[in-house]
Formats: sequence, structure tokens, C-alpha cells
Amino acid sequence: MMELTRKGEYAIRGIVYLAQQPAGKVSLISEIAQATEVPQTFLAKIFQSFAKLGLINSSRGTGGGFILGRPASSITLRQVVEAVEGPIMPNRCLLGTGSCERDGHCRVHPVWKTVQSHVVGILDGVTIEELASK
Amino acid sequence: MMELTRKGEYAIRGIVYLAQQPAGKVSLISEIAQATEVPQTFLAKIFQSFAKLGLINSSRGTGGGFILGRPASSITLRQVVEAVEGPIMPNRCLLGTGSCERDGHCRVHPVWKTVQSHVVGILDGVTIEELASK
DNA sequence: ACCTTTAAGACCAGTTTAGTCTTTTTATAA
DNA sequence: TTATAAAAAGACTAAACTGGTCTTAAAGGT
Repeated sequence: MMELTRKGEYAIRGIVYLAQQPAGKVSLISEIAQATEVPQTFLAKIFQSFAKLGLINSSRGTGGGFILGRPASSITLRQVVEAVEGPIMPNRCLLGTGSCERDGHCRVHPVWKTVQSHVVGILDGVTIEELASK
Repeated sequence: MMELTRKGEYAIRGIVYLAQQPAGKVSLISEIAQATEVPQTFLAKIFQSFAKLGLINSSRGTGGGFILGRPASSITLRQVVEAVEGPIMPNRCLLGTGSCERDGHCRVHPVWKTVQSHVVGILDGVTIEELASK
């Protein structure tokens, strides 16, 4: 239960690699893929998601590539994970006859709410800068 | 990310239903399935998992059916969820070149460890008795 | 014997995962 | 202005997982 997929793993590896590069350095997807041992085309898709969210900036053509869009200290592990895996949401509704919203007496719902807020809190407390530091 | 599957939802519904029955009452799978609105054959499989772990006792033939194998107060939500979904394990290894075990400098690993222990702790703190109470 | 009930296992359609491949767009350089 | 370099976009795919169904077997009761 609750496993991060490879996409999530690759996403973290990729952005941490970027954070470890010298300031201002632009990295090619081929370079990042090789260094992180991630299939290049798959990583490219992941980085497109990042770019759309502004976590990284991309540029095309000669001299193009990827670079962090914000300081690594302002990017949290949660943002990275949610960028590719979607929101952290352990709770769909349980118990009783209908959906949780319909009949409000669901006893399990608050438990999943608690789980969610703990996980979110932990992942929000970790920055890419921390992960990138030697 | 981190979603409970239907199997997990159904598992909780089913065992909570059992916990809500009068002490000593044996319930048929057909009855439980109808009451919880879960497909009967699917629920039967889930209950087989429970039976193997001793969470419930089953008996065949006329007058047979299912009954809790232990007091509801001694069955935790974690046990129920893990019985059908497997262990709560958010961490496969990330970062670096090899697996987390090989090169021990993985920075993300301890984060997932923390997540895991929090989630386990929360689910261990909730009993089926609590969930079954009106 | 016959009926009732769970157990076990084969089977299956649909979705998700983990990618690949091709084409297009954008930017630079000769 | 043409060639080249790079990311963007989208179609495609094999394998695994989800969410079941169906059939047969086993065990217990009458």
C-alpha cells in the first residue's frame, strides 16, 4: 500500500540532479537521464510536467536544456511528488451505504484525513535543497 | 498518490459490519455483502484473507458463516488494511546510481521511513471496535 | 444422500504503469 | 536560409494490477 511509483522516484532523482548543478548551468535531458539512470524519453515527460508548473525552466535549440525555475530551497518534496503523481489523497469513502459525502456518519474518513495531513506535512517539510546537499 | 483500493474499502466495511453484530452471531457472506453493498464473490475472497490471519473465524455448511476471531477492540485498522493490501511501504529506493541498500547515501529514504512510521502509527491507533460504534 | 455454506483457483475486461517512437516546434549557428 | 540542436507533443505498446466473475471442490448439517 501507498507506494511511490517509478515516475515519482525518477522525478525526485531528476530534480535533485538539477539542484546539484552549479548555479546557472543548463543541463540536457540526455545528460540528466544518463546521470540518474532513468530512461530518457520517460524523464523528458516528467520534466515537461515540472516545466508547466514552473518548477523548472526549459529552453530549446542549441544551448537549450533545463534549469531550476526557483531556488531549490523553495521547492518541497511534496510539490515534486504531487507534480507527477497527483495529490496525496488516501481517502476515498468507506463504510455505510452511500458515499461519504451523502451520509455523513463515516467513521473511517477522519482517520484518512489525519493520515493525509501527516504525510503532506512531512513532505512539505523537506526541500530539494536538503535532498541535494552532500 | 497513496490511495486505498476498493479491496481495502470493502475489507473495512465487511469487518466493521461483523463487529456490529450481536456477540456470538454468525453472519452469512451473502448477508454481509448485501448489507455493505460489496460484490459477494469479491467479499468472499477478502474474508478468506481475514480467516487465514485469524481476524475472523469461518465455518461451512448449514449454520455456517463468519464471526470475528478476536474482540473488535484488539483488531486495528492497520491489521485489516495490511491483510488485503500488503504492508504499508511508501519507500522503494530513490536517488543515486544503485539501490538504496547498495550506496548508503540516499537522502530520500529517511523521509519515506518517517512517512511510513507515522501512517502505521495512526492506523495502529484505530480499532475496529471504535469504527463499529454508533 | 442431499443440502448448505465457505475455499480454492481459473479466468477475464478494463485501467494503470512504464515506457517507446515519431513528428512538431523553437532556437541557434553557419 | 538552411542546417542543426534541443525540447514538446502525442500516438502507441507490453506488462502488471484492479476489480471483479465463474466453476469446482471441500466440509459440515439434516
